[in-house]
Amino acid sequence: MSSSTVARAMRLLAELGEGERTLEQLAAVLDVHKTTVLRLLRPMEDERIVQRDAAHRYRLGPQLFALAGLALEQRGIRSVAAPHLRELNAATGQTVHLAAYEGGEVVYIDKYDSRHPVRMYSRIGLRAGLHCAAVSKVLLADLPVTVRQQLADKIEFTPFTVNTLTTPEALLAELDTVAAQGWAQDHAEHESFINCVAAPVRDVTGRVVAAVSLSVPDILLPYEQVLALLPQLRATAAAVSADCGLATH
Amino acid sequence: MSSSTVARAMRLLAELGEGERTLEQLAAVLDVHKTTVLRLLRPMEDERIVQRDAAHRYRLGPQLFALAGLALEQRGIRSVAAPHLRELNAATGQTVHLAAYEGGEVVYIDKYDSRHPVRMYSRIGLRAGLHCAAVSKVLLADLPVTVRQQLADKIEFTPFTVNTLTTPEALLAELDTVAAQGWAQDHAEHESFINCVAAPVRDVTGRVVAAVSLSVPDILLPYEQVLALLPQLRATAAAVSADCGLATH
DNA sequence: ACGAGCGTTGCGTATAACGCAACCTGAAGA
DNA sequence: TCTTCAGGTTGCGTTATACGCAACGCTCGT
Repeated sequence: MSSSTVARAMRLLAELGEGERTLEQLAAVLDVHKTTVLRLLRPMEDERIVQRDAAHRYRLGPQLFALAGLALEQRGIRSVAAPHLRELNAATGQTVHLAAYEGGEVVYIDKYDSRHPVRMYSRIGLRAGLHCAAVSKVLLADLPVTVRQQLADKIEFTPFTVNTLTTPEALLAELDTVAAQGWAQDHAEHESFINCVAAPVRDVTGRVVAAVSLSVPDILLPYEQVLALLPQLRATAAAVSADCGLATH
Repeated sequence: MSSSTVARAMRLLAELGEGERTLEQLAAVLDVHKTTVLRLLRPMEDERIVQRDAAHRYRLGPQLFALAGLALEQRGIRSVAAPHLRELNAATGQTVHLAAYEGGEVVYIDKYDSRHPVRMYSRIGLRAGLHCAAVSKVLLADLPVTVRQQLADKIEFTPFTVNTLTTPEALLAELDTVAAQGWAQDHAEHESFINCVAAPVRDVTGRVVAAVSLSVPDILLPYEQVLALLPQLRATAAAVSADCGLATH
């Protein structure tokens, strides 16, 4: 048993998500009398969940923004992403990272370990190398160009491997590529035997709020096959973005 | 007459906005039987407006983010203004707000945080104080005089600081000034340590459809230097207005 | 000024939301 | 392992209340 009245109210919200509607349009969608719709809408209007303009057309209201903001604060990107990361981890069997840019650094927020017994020393809360980690490239690529340049000048370009980018120019060029293609790689730039790919998570405003990555030792999969995981990775990142409120249609 | 069932459902959403709740907690808040709460929540859970974890604790769900995102998209001014607001935020480093007048209230539609680590508690979807916020003054100043007067009588003139306007007469006089000069200020009228300036965004018909504001803690910039940001602010508002004219025709 | 279209209100009826109490489930303790 | 207890879940009778209908009102457009 569940409340059909509330179910109708939810259907109204979904319908209003498509665009502004008049009372009678909504009544037609629910296949009920317009009186009914009016009385369903009234409490929602009181709470500013829906609004009506001068022409009595209904639309979604500002209280929805407020609620969504509260919900995100409560849960954080981490818990929103968690089920999707778990799924990606299960599907690929590889190490999955979630990272965010916070005050000049890139921090790992969450991690799901590979099923294979290959140790990785990353840990939640640790900082990722700004010039080598795939997640860093994704996150930096969304920053304004001026900020990128300032950051690039401050970075210490520790040459972890022969592939590590060692100059601000090389990094900035790479970031342009990443911004254009919508994903990033780390081709043995931090560890000579590990390749990574990363994709951005965006919120409603379109801003990149986090990055998801797959890290794979080349004894498990050669570089080319890591790139073959890109579709799955990007699908995961898109799913997390969707749960953050990014419209998918 | 309106549906008390839906009203209860809305109260549930508001309560869940405060944090995770158990079934019985919610029942206590609504002062109804827990069975009732269960049946109210079920349709919302079906639509993923609320979610429950393994321990049967309810929280706001991802569909809420999706709806909020759709609602923001429906507000066309937001996406038109976004690039300009981002630019103003980057150029000044200060907190930028976009607000609109909707049905008797002023609502924040968008926000770009200051780079400086000074917390502001405003949030997208919240209402701005009609008698103190700079954006409110800009938006109210464009209303017909009769509407202004009706509104001024309804406002509760909460005296947030010593500078807060406390009478309808003072507000109406201020609105005349704002209408004449084309911008508004909030000189520590809401928070004793924050000054704001706001400028109007107009559509082709010349009507004010939104307001852009800068909010600056006086530890960062004293009042006089906030006023010095006015040209940049007005340029941004003018650019958004121009895009509104192009976009709508 | 008039009519059409849409939103709003009052009211009677039938639905379905409500509270109650019994039942289930899962966790903690002895 | 069995017991207990604290939640959540289900079935059912009652009555509140959500619903549809029809009449009314408001605002445009002609």
